[in-house]
Amino acid sequence: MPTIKDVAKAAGCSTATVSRALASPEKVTEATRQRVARAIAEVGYAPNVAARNLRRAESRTIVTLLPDISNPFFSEIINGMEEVAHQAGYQLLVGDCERDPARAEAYFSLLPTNQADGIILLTSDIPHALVRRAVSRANAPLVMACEFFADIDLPTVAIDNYQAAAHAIDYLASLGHERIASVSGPVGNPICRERTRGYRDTLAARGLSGSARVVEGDFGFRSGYQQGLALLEGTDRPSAIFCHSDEMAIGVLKAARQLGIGVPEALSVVGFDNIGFSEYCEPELTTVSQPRHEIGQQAMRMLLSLLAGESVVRRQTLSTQLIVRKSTGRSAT
Amino acid sequence: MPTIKDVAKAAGCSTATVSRALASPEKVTEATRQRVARAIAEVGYAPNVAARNLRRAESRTIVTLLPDISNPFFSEIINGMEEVAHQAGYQLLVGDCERDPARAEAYFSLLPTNQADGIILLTSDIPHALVRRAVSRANAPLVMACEFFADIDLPTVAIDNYQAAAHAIDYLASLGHERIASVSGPVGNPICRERTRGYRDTLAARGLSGSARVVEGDFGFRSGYQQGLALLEGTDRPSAIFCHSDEMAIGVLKAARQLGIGVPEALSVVGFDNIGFSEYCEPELTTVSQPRHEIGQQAMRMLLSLLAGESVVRRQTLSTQLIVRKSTGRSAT
DNA sequence: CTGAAAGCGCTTACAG
DNA sequence: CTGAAAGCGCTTACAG
Repeated sequence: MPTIKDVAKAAGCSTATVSRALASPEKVTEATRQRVARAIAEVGYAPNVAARNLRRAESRTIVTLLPDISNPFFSEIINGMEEVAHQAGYQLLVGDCERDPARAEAYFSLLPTNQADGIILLTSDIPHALVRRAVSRANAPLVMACEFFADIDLPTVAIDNYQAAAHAIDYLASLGHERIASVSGPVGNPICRERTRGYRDTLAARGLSGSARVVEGDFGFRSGYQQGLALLEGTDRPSAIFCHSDEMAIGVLKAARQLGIGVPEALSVVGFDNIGFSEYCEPELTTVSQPRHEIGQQAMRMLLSLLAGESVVRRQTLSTQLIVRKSTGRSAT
Repeated sequence: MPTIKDVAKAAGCSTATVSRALASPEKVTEATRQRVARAIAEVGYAPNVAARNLRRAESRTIVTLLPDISNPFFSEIINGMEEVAHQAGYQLLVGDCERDPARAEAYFSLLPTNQADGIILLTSDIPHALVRRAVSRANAPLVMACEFFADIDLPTVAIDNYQAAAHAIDYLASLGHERIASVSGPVGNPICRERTRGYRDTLAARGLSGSARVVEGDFGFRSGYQQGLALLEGTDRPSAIFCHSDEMAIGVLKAARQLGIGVPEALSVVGFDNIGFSEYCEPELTTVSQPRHEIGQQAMRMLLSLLAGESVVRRQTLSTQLIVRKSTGRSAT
């Protein structure tokens, strides 16, 4: 590959001038700029990024950490991040943590070695010590999206999980449901706690506290299916189930089908996330939709601002939408 | 961050020795190795990767290009790649091309600038010129997984698409089906052509050529749904439909449901890929399963061998499995 | 086995 | 506005 020297020779100037023509064209005369441009085309020059990064002590790479890449919930968020990152000349490295602390640690270690300029966390399920260490320097290039830590204050882009859950439960109650159960994500997860708070408070406001019932899943199909079976086979069967993910809701749908319980006639089910699949399951799923693309975009913008030393709104709350489809209906009782 | 100089000072040796203790410990005495190790721990040293990359003219980064990150089919493949890559000290950069030639070009340009050491293609839907240019040097660090080009010979890890389709059609025919339609992926796609060949040849072998019917989808839910409607509303309705993806099969399921056509009583449906969802749709989907994790692993191993200058088996064919679930049954006619 | 030294390809403070 | 020169943090051929 030709280097900046070759360009300088072809343009009849110094390497410093070539570098400037590239990095800060305004510091160079129009004529020079053009000669350099022609020389670059002539020799087929492309800058060596490793050299540039070494010199500038940056990597132009952003890492995003997520708990499970196979969850389609994340893909649209990643697309949003990528869009903004590429526009700004950054690359996105997608890191799948898979609940493995070692993996998370490996990705965090990219920060001090200048292999990554910043991290966007899409999971709170990583060692807090890791985050604390990274956060200790002021203006640490860390942003949280969708999730948050109960005990570490990070710039965050998310929805109002409390409100979103409250809204879903209100809707179910307005349909006449009085026994509304919930399949939560991991109960240690702060956003699940928020949703469960919204769930409980809304039931209480409706005088339905007595029937509150929360079981724990892991966001995946299987856990929804299993908890759905447990809930529906037991005595005092709920007439509606609010799930913290679409996958779990679809698992519940399968459980109901297997038990011969009609949805929505005998059971209403609400999911969370509005993944593509939710329109194609049977029946089509009523669900809480988050603006995933926008969350990704905003999180990346926030991180880029941090990197630029700009001050940022530390908490951005985007709005959700309850999408009513076919899995919910009036209570039969 | 401390540099190699700080370590050298702390260990009482030269930077060259520190470097060697790290890169080729066998070139250094045991005592030196230990002093260096202690010094590294003492000063908290971590190598600057940009500097190392610049010096070594490599990036230790592999790019994988895929057509659509939101397709869950790819996640398990990516996991397989990541696993092998990390073990070998490489990073995986996941590039979503979204049918945009400019994106593909941007990722390919990482190669000559040493920002990436190799590329694994999970899509054939990119400008061939790009691939040709990259392939022109001998032992180009390019590997194809799942897909292939009709006109460019690249080291490949894939299944036998012809056989897999033939197997599925054989199974359907053995169930008594005589009108078997197919919802193909993009017809320009070589793997779809292979599957369609397998489909046609098998029908012919059974004397069923007359009823062959192939419509085109794009692998997504919606196209399966639309083509399903078209196929099922028309005259001479098929009694079985073979789809080139699970998402399309699930779309067909929805179309059948909407038209009141029972599956599998009145219609059998076979998908392709065995995505997680295929177990949770109604009815559970019979599908062709590919060893996705293994495909990812093998593709990465192949690329790493190429990078090491080793010779590789240029065509690795992994086996598929027909997973029979509830969406297929004996023909009613 | 070890060290001095050159050099990977850039960028930038300094001088003019 | 432009150039000479130093230096980012490593690695490695060369000598000893």
